[in-house]
Amino acid sequence: MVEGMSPVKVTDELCTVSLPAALLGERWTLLLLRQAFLGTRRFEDFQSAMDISRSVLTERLAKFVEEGILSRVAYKDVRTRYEYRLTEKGLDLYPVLMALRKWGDRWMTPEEGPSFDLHHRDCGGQVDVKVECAACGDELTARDVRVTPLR
Amino acid sequence: MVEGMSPVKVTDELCTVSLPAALLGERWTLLLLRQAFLGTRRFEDFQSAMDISRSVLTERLAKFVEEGILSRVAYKDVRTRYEYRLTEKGLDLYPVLMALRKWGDRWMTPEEGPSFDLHHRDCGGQVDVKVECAACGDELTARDVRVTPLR
DNA sequence: CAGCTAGGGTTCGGATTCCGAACCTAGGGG
DNA sequence: CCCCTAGGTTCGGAATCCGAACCCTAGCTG
Repeated sequence: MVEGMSPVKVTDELCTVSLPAALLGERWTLLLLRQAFLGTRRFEDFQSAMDISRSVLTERLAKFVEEGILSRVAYKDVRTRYEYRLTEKGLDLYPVLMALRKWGDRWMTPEEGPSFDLHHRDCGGQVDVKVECAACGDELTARDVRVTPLR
Repeated sequence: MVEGMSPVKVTDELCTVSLPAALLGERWTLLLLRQAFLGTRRFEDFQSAMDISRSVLTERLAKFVEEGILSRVAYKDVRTRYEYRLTEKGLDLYPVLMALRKWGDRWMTPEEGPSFDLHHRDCGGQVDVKVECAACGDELTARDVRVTPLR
């Protein structure tokens, strides 16, 4: 991808990059997701943490539920309440957030450094994201990858 | 992150996830990026490939240039033209796109399969994205990671 | 050298979407 | 009974987005 490449023509609607990109590349969805990964589960908590309007929050949560990224489950507190929990499909978006973070760490760090630390629960090591070749294991950049249209 | 976690309170504006998330989580930006990685460089080509309105495309390209993700360079065709090229900062977003694609392949594949193939230029192997521990090398999921607020 | 063309934009009115604030509702507490 | 709380819904105004039309510059055409 990229170097010395004539623009590849691809059927947009069927592309597995653009489908998720269209879903996540919408105001609030990535931030909502981040918040969910930070452990937020209740409507009010999302609202106060993100400073989003209630009506839009309702919409975004509903779409995530519809997409199967969050599930809305009732539970008993002092009375029946609802919480939004990441499904397996939702949890599987973790690498996307980690890739964003890695980029943010390198290119958008505020002077004081990142505001939280992520580390391996078992050994305490830092979290890292890598693009690599499934066959030879080499780490890859955009320049090492070739695109072949299939249809 | 996630399992058995009480919601972590984090200074939003300084978070290295939410900063890029706010930038990329805006209509068209992720799709524009994908298009750039597919080799598109010229205004007209972006416009026809993405079906975005010209005024919004102008805005998005300008913001990417301002952010240093694309650079606008003049070149001579039959006469002076401009093209938008990914900078190093832009190229470094590759893992984000690859993470999206991996997720899309698993959870949003159209019946006919993905519309293009990505493979290592040298050995032909498939491209993969992994979240791993920088210390012990284990592959990590959201459940293996602990969050610690720093400020 | 008048006119045409192509790339890369800008401008504009109407349609969407977003926002903040107010309102609704069901169950529990005083 | 009346109020409180979590989780929404409704509403009018403000900000964005859209498509279509227009503009500007350089080179080619005759």
